[in-house]
Amino acid sequence: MDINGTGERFADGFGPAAHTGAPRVGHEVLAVVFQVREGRLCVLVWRRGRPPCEGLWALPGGSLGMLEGLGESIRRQLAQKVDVRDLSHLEQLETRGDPDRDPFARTLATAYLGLVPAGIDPVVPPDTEWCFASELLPMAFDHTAMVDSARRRLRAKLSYTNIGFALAPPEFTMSQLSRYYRAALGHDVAATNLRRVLLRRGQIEETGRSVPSGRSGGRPAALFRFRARTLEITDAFAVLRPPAD
Amino acid sequence: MDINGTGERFADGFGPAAHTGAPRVGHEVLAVVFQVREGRLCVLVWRRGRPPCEGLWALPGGSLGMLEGLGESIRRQLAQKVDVRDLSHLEQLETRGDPDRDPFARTLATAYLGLVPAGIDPVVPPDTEWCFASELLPMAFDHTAMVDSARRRLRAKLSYTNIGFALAPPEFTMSQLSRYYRAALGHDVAATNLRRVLLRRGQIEETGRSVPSGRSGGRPAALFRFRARTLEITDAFAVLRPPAD
DNA sequence: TCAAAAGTGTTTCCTATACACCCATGA
DNA sequence: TCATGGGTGTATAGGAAACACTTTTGA
Repeated sequence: MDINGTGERFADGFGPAAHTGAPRVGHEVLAVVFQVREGRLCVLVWRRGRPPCEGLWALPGGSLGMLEGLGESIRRQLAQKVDVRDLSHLEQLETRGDPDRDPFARTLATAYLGLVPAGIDPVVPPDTEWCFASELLPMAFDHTAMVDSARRRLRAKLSYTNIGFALAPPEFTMSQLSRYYRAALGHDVAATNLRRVLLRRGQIEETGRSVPSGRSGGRPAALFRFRARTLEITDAFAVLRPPAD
Repeated sequence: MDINGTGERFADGFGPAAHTGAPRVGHEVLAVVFQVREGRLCVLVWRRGRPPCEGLWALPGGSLGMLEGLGESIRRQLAQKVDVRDLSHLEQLETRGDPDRDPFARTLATAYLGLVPAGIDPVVPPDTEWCFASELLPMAFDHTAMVDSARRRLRAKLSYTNIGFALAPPEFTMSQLSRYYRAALGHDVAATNLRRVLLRRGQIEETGRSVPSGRSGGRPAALFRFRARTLEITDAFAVLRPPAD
């Protein structure tokens, strides 16, 4: 049990590693940034210009600074490096630390899920692009796994939280909203049912205004907005919920 | 956008930090290990014997080794330090990296959720204890937040995965199982409905055997087992599910 | 024969989906 | 007035919770 023979079972880890001269590893923070563009879910990626993994797509991000927190770091790097400042949502996904995830050096990476609302168009650098999530080419390091995690997370949260607020612009019609949902979920979403589900759950409300119909006619569409623009769990317990009384 | 003036927007982070002399921080791996004991949800904690946070409870774990992965590391440390080798489930929870989470040095910590099935009793060291999760005293660093995350994660997954397999022994009666669920969820769970939900979802099956009734009589209880002992999502889409056809 | 514990049948409720139908508009 | 897209009404289905009732045992 005391394999170090120090007489102190926690000597190598408690408190912080620094107290005991434990090895230190590089730490980077990355983001899977999604936006619905042209009716499809897109990921923000950039093309690596140097080894390792030269020429492959990679997630934006970089080294954690000594004085910043993880979330703070990824916000800074997205703003500075790819000029993305309009994140409607940001949450931590996972940390990967396989010893050989980077062939050159031991590095840990914490991945975040970031969302940009539809309709805005951040000016990104020339080596950076919005890639259709469904047509993503092989990526550098373990970045493909991170994108997969992010897609699963987004998909799951669309069904039990109000996370749609982060995909949609401030105001939208139900048919627009259903297209954002379809892009993120990967299957058709009927606007008529989406409306009832989100209204029942109190996620959205009518603004009172409406959008004139286009040149092909049709009834004007009512404008809606999300009631909250921070993440809320709106459908907590599908099952095994606490007793009614 | 290029605040470093290097002409390379990703210079400080791509590839790994090591390439560019980026700062390195200590990294530790911790675990929130739950087990149902005496019908209540318990957390494995140890009492710190030295500063910082001397005398407070802390989560088991320690520094990440240079050659090991994160999950590998926490498994090793739980086995070596607190002699816990019978984890029925282990999953990553979150990574915390507030610059001042540890007053002595910059340290990141990745927390895991670990589960030990009811009925076994690992021999833990004298400074280590199973603490009722509902009566947890203030903990060192940000460990209280980690325990809270773990409880929320377990609670949520009980409702849409088969994670009960990790709380229960290999075979159990329905009333036993309902007690494990009650301990983890914090409210009553009727054995009769739990049975139907888990059978319908194909999570559990009858072994064919039963347990003789006690001295106070009663009908013998059938023994069940989980059909899988790895995590499966059994109730994916409560809503917005793909069209039927 | 009674108490205790397990298990079944049945009712009720809630929510989501599907789909037919009605409404408002432009050409 | 017709095509078009938005919105409502209604039927259906499924799952879960609640609870009364039945079964199987020990004393």
